[in-house]
Amino acid sequence: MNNLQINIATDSKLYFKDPESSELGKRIVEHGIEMIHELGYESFTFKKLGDRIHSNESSIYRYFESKHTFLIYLLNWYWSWIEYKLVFATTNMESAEYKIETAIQLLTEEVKEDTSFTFINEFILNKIIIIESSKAYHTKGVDKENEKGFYKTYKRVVQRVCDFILEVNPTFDYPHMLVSTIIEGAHHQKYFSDHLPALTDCKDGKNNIVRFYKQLVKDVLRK
Amino acid sequence: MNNLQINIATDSKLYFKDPESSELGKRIVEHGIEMIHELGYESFTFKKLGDRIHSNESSIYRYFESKHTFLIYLLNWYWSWIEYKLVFATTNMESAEYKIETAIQLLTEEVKEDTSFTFINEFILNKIIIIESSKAYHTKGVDKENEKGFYKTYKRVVQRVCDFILEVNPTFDYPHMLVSTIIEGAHHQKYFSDHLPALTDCKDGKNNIVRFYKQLVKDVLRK
DNA sequence: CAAATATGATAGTAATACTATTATATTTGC
DNA sequence: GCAAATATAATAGTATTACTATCATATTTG
Repeated sequence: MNNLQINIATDSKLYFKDPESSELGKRIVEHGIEMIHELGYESFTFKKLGDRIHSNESSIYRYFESKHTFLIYLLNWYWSWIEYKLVFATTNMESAEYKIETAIQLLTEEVKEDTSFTFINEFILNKIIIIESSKAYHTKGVDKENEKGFYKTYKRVVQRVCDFILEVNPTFDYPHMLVSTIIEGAHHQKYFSDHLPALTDCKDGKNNIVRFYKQLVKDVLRK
Repeated sequence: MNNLQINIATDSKLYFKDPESSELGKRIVEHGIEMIHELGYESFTFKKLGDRIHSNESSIYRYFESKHTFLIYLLNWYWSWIEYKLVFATTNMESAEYKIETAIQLLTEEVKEDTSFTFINEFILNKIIIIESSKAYHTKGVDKENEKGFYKTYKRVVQRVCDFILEVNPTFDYPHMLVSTIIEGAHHQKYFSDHLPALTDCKDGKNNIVRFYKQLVKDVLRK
């Protein structure tokens, strides 16, 4: 295990004031997650959030520059949390094959709430990631934001799983493609199974998603 | 070949007045595509488009209900065009394996302009699909829109490739997952190679994307 | 050539995504 | 315990957005 931040890392570039440093900040994050889930990113506003938490729009702007950076903050929190779970689940594990399987399981299964981080509901946050995260980077500002490190936690998770893959098959040419295809793919499949079922094969529940990607990895890495 | 519309099918639910029926309509679509590409979906407005084509915001609203349905119209045009190319490329082809390979090539390669449809620049339209299409269906209105058939051309393309897959391997359990994973995956990889290269493996150009997904399909379908 | 239809010009609306300013709490340091 | 610093709240204001509505003027068609 290397370079792991045990506390969920939040980059100070993503806020003016650390929301974890105050009660108000935590309420912003907690109820912000709820409201993005309820209303969708487009209809969510800091004004509505201010009303919900009996605070004020202007106070929220003192924590986050914009609704967009708030989303990026949530993405980074999410991926740091996944990284933490990934490292704990695979550490001390001998077999690289089994590390890969564990990683794919974690990245494709349905997320449950984790009571370790009280003010964040990971179950809902995961739904936001599935529905809204592509809106975070499909913007004209990606390149500048990428330079500032806005996507580094996601990249770090991908890299960790790549490392497992290269342990098993050091000559495999497309580890990053494989991992990002699986992560984004699993998000899409979960969304499709709820809203566009003709694009997926989930008759009963989402277990097929995990099965499909686990088998896919095995097939692709088989020599 | 069945159910193929040779003229690019546009569903009348997607507009008040068919943009292909008038000069103004065609200019709206032609320059609308250009401007979404230049400004990004968020910053694109019908007002700006009106100025660009020396017409009026209100005139554009007489063709399209909203910027959102305009996007959906473009998606459907795109997928109908891809369907047309797919059917032409695979018709009279004996081997199902080769039909699959042809399909994957078409769905993952870089798009070139097609001079058959003068007022639409497919090269630019493809870039819009890659960057903006997930914004079309990641909204609170998906379910209702799906009922109205807003996503049917996309689903039809997926189904056609599924049919090839089932020809080769009739017991394969996840054909839709495989196809939608590849389509969405290839879009992501193209975007990543331009903006978030750490998430992909494209050192020189995007040819690896085609290679990766072709190999993936072979590996997954191998018995 | 009149009637129908398409387009253009202008105005208006509620909401959005902020910024700025001022007032009022609350915390902290001495 | 109190002043100073800091955090939060309240209010107002701005340019823009995503439309709708109305009326005028072209253009097409029967």
